[in-house]
Amino acid sequence: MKRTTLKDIARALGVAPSTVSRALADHPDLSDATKARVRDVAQALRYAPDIRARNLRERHTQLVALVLPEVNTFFVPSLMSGVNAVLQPAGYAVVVLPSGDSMAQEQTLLALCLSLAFDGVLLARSSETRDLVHLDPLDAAGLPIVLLDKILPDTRHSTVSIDDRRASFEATSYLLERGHRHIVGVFSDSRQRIGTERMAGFRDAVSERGLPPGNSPIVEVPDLAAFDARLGHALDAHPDATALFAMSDELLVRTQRHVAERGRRVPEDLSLVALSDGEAPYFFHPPVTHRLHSGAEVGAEAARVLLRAIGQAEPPPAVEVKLQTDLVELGSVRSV
Amino acid sequence: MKRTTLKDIARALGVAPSTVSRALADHPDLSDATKARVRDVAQALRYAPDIRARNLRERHTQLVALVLPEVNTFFVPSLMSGVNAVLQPAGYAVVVLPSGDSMAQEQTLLALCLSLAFDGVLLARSSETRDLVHLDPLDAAGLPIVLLDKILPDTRHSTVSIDDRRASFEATSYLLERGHRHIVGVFSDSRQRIGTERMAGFRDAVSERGLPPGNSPIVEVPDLAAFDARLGHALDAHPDATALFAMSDELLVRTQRHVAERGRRVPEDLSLVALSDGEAPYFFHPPVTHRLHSGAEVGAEAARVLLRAIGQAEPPPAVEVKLQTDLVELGSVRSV
DNA sequence: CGCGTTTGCACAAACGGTTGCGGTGGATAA
DNA sequence: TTATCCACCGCAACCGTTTGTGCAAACGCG
Repeated sequence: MKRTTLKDIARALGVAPSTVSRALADHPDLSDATKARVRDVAQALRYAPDIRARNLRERHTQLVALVLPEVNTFFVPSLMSGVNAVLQPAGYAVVVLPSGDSMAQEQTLLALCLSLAFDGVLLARSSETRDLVHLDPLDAAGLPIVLLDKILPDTRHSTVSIDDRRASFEATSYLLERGHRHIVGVFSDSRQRIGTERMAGFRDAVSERGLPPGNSPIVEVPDLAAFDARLGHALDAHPDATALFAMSDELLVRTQRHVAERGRRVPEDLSLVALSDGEAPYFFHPPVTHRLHSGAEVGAEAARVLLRAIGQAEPPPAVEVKLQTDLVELGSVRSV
Repeated sequence: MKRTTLKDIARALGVAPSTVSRALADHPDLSDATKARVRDVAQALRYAPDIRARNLRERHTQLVALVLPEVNTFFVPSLMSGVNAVLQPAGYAVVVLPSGDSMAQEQTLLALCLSLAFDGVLLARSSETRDLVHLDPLDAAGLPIVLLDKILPDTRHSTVSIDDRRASFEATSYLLERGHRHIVGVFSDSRQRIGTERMAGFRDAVSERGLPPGNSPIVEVPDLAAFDARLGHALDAHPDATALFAMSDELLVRTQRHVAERGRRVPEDLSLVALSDGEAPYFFHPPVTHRLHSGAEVGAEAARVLLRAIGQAEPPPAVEVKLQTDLVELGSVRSV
């Protein structure tokens, strides 16, 4: 079963393939009669153009790659929605390439992006990725790249991310302003930039008020498997903590159970604040006060930056977008 | 900034493009000396083959489309992981095409799949899709399609889905066996097959025991916006219900808050059972007893079925895979 | 030393489109 | 009647690969 091509139509009508091509493109050189005949046959033969062949000639693919560590539950769907919302109307399809959070795999995928001649690349680097030298071949080929979410500071590529440090600082300050002096901070791996940044914001807020860091212990969760043990231990070790800050939705949703297990009520016994995409806080009662960072907005903005770079002969100057977060006050915090 | 091609290498070395091609492919016809020279120059010029051009000749793309209504939080990431886990090692990349749950958009995307000459299509239909006539052009072109998750009964295409009715039946029976006689069932839209099937399983279980259907009210949630009002009303209207069944993770996570808001404790006042992908039940205390249906397994199995169909001259006979669910007993149910 | 075989490479066609250019035929104008 | 022009369409090249075939030089052999 072969697909029908221009030549099939041409043969059926006894005309040249170029005529069929022009007829379908509504070229002014052709008579309306011929156009109509071609269209009829194309319809009858269920002709669908092979866009790849066209693209080969026109040197573009209308395909953009989204390379990311993993397709997780909370952030990625939102991110993808944002990316698609911008790229789909612009005529681009998005190819999602998960790297398994492995540097080697990421490198392979990036090489694939080049070979498949994608028009642009959106990259959320793996946590193993320490530098950006594997982007050199893509740069040399003039393939636009935008780093998003999990970025590395870089002057050569545009980046779009959340102002992690600030967001974390604000969330922590919110608790401090309400009198909390003993806050448990729950963070992911400090080897990841996102973890260190958010930790830094947390520490900034605490030290800005001259409070002893020891009163605000940091729970570091290198991977989700270690979560239960780490958090349980921290909760038991700090019975006098009056508040808890979770740096992400992933952490927030897993935190709730441990709090409830220990009979700590929210917000009477423990106030809760999180950095969130805005969905998970409503899973709980009371709903969780959070600083809202929209993954969709990150994706959309990155897509817009990429779109501006695509099709430019010279790569436009790298921009650095830092998205701010908004406070959403719900019922999980009380003043002490 | 142009990418380097075979011809660039050929010109640099003063040989024919075909020689370069064969050298890179380690063809036996060439001398080792030539191969080495070609490889050196290719390296120096950072040559990356244009796979599209190769594919154009070899009539495949190593690209598979995943067309689905939306990239939601709970099911799709899991599904994608499963699909990728099977397809990536087999040398295929996955293009995710969200249809916005619109039939028209789905049709457009399917046409795009044909035009981009994807090697296969994984389709979770939109809820507007009532028949499969828009698959005809793809069938005619011999493009393999597998329907997954949100399927339509069809003898011409392979389908992979969860045995929704059975899963729902078993979950409900689990509650009934433990003495619950007044169960609130929370379901999504009954216009969707997934909703009707799961509803049917729920009703089967209730009527199998000769219980009056009125004691086990069904809350139907056409869209998430209507959720709060619908569920709140149902909870208030049935204060004597001793159990609640949520047909999906999406519904489960939104249910919890309403239960807690009304001061109903789990499982003392209300037992909870859900159909789940296995992540959300652990967000809560106590963790929620559920029947486990793995989205990853659905994706992986569909990918396997598709893989078998790709590259066959004749389409293999359509298979219908119905995945079963496993019971995971946690702490959210008590016997009455 | 002349023959046939092997070695090592170039040529050209093909994949399925697009497009510049050239050519034919009829109508129009001089 | 003939030169001119335009409407309409075909030829062929091109995008970057792969691959069947052809051909020259080098080689082996008697």
